Amino acid sequence: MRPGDPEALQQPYDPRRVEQRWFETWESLGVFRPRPGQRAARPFVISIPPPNVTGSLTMGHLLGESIRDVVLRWQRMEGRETLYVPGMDHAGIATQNVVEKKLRDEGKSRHDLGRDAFLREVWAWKEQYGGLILKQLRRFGISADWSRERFTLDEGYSRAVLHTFLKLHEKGLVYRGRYIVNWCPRCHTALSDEEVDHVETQGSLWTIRYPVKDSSQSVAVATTRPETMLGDTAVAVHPKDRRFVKLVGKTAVLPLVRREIPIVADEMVDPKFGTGAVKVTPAHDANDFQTARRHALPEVVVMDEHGVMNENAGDFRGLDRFEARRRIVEALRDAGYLEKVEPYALALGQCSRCDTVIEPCLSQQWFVKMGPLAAPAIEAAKKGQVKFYPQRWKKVYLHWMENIRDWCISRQLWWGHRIPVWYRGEEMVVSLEPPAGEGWRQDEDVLDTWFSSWLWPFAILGWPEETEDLRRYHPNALMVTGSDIIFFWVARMIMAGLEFRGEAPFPHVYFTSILRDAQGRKMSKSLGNSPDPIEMMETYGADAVRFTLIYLTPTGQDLLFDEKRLETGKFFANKVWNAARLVLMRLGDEDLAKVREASLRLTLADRWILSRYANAVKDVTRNLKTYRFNEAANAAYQFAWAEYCDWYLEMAKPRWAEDADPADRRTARWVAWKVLDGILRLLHPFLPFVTEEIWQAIPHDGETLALAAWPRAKKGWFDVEAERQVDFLQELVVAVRNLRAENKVAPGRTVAVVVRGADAQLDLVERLADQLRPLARIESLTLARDGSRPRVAASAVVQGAEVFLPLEGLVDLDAERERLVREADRLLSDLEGTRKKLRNQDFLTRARPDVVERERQRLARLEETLEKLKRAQESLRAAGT
RNA sequence: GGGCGAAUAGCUCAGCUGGCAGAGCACUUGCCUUACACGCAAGGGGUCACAGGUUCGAGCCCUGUUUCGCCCA
Repeated sequence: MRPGDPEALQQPYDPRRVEQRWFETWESLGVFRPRPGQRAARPFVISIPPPNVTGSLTMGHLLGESIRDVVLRWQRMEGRETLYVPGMDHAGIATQNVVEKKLRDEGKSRHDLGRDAFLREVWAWKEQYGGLILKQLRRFGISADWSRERFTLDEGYSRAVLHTFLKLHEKGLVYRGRYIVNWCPRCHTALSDEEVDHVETQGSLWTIRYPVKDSSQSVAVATTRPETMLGDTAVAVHPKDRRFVKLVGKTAVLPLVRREIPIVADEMVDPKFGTGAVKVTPAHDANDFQTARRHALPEVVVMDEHGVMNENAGDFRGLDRFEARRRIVEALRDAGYLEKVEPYALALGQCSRCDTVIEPCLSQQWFVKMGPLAAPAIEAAKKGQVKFYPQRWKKVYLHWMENIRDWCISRQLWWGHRIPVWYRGEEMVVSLEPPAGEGWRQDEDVLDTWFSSWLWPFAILGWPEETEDLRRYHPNALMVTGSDIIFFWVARMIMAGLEFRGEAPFPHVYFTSILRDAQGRKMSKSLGNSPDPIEMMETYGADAVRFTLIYLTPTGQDLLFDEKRLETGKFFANKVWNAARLVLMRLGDEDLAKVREASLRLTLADRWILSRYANAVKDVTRNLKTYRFNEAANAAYQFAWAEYCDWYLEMAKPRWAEDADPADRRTARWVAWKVLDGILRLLHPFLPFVTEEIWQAIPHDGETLALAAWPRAKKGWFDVEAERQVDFLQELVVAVRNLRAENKVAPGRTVAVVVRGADAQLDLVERLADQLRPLARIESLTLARDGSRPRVAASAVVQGAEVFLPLEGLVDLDAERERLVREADRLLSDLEGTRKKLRNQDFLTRARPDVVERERQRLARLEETLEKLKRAQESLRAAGT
């Protein structure tokens, strides 16, 4: 056992002096590397949801990291082998955007540089600025194995990504084709459906009249995107719509461009939308594309990749799509084709990276056929091989999986995994290397970033090689992440795990809260409403930040976060710190290692705190096991502060005095130390730095608290009787304090107290008298064993016992009388409720017997208390003024 | 349009199996009591959104309504 160092803890606690130092120590001790567990259990593995290489830390990251690290540190202390693999993804679009912007500021474009030179630029940028988040996470104290950091564009990882493409292609699950995709005219790339945000927007619905050829009739269609009319190749109506039956088969003439287009009947037309007739623009709308396929209609593309009208747009060529919209509407109006314009609310698709309005557009892309991948992923969730916390996310997951659509995975970017496909004329070869022979040209596009990160849980372990790591650490134990990436990532990871490893990559998924600001807005970089995490750590300490986030975060609910709340964690760290100072100062030179618990004569207070401690251990552990992190933090907080500090330490103080009985002093020292040690262990996952600093300063065994054993609740420490008894004594103390306060007894003044009650109660008071006196500033404590009571006194009833504060000269009698009346009123209304319940025959016969019994006892207690209050009132009345 | 969630103290939120509503912050009063003023003690504060229902008993279960938020189309 290493002795304590009373000089070590200086007041107040200053995290800045402590945190960095311990992180370095942990690293040098190899605490964060997996070490074979003492228990047979499987290694406990978590992989980081890889943050974006361009990103910087947000409070949202910190919440997720705090939770992961709490679980990791807890499991490590439980003796399990733990591994947390950190890393980042290459964030194709975001990163390319950043570097292109930098080039633009220098007056250049990526095309000026060419592909290779541009990529060298990006790598250079990544080396210089990338990975900030991971550095910040080290500052935060995250116990990841930093020697294993992975990046989705690392060589090995890239091999895994390309291998995946090949595998899926072999199985026929990767295919190339011309379909409508989400096109971002600013990023110049296709996006997956998940990368499009639908934003409720106030737009317009334009109704346009298309003349019917060789007739005076016309058919009106409604659209929210009038500029696409230039690409219309049909008008469609519902076959059963009587309004239009006679038009089907006729030809409409497209205004402005005078192209002749057929009027077709199609089941998919919703007769209730707009006029009931719709324009069909196969090259610019996903539904219309399907309609066109059914009717063998031609496809006319009218825009280029910038969202500028192309040669098919006639007079409107060269106009930006929105300018074209204005001009076309104008032209239609001038020519009399515009029937009406109505305000119309629509969910407008926007690029999730740059908020540009998405243009659905016909384009040649690579896709993954998702149906076959989804089927096992649906099974896995249904059979419980993957469980979600909170459970309701399972529904969301299943709904998405069951309605899954094919995944567009090609991106018209340079930064990413280049698609391993080679072309020569009509020939196409899928292969990692260029095929033999001349003239092969590699596909220009790269793969969606998520096509690499869905492999994360096993690609970080060396897959597709059958490495030792892979065998040992896959599947992971738990995935902790935000629900905002449930489809992007979690769902796809599960599919990838099942497809490539034959098992789910983790059995449990825990979704964290989403952090919002005090006004309820999601924290985001663009709003600038996320406090700077590093500044928060500097101001409050990393411990305080993580403790507070966990303490506050409701399971499955969004968290409205206000910086000031961080005080909760800061003050708590300081409280524990000071409790430790007190204990340390009073430990003396006792060698606690030699103390055998059995040799100690535990007092009631000792038995009580050990019992409460055992309960706290049970509570914290149970809440961690069930992922109720806020409850776990709460239980530890409550025990440490409200029980250990507020009561036990106060009751121990007299026993530590110079003139106290040496054996008892030793006992109080041992118990205080033992429980403090346990508190530090319980708190370590939440407050790693301050607990380590304290633990090192008190007598302890071992090199670091991070590797100390998680506490177990000793069976023998549970002591219901001791809890009951101390409960009584606490109420007694509170009653005296209350009488003092109500009667305006000066705080410094000590008082005489008389207690009257059952023998057992008086015995209890007697046993703890020395410790009770300072708690309520009692000068003399009289046990009225003869049943006598002071004539003039303020009084209160505690569990049937009476407490008297003799008033001689102390007190305002009127105030005390008033107080007694208030007290009696409160009791009476309680009493009435209970009586009513007990008069109810149904209650007596149908409620559980123990509930009825409890009510009976309650009634008896209330009556007794009221009785005693009345006597007190009489006695005061008799005393006059 | 479909789905999910929320509504509890002034604020932010707990409340797990139905048995007389809790915490932190804020507020009031008093205290620098030799660990801690980042603290201590005492206190005030509630129509558990609304309306029905089930039950001996509902913050909790059921139905409906309102408001707010999120996801999907």
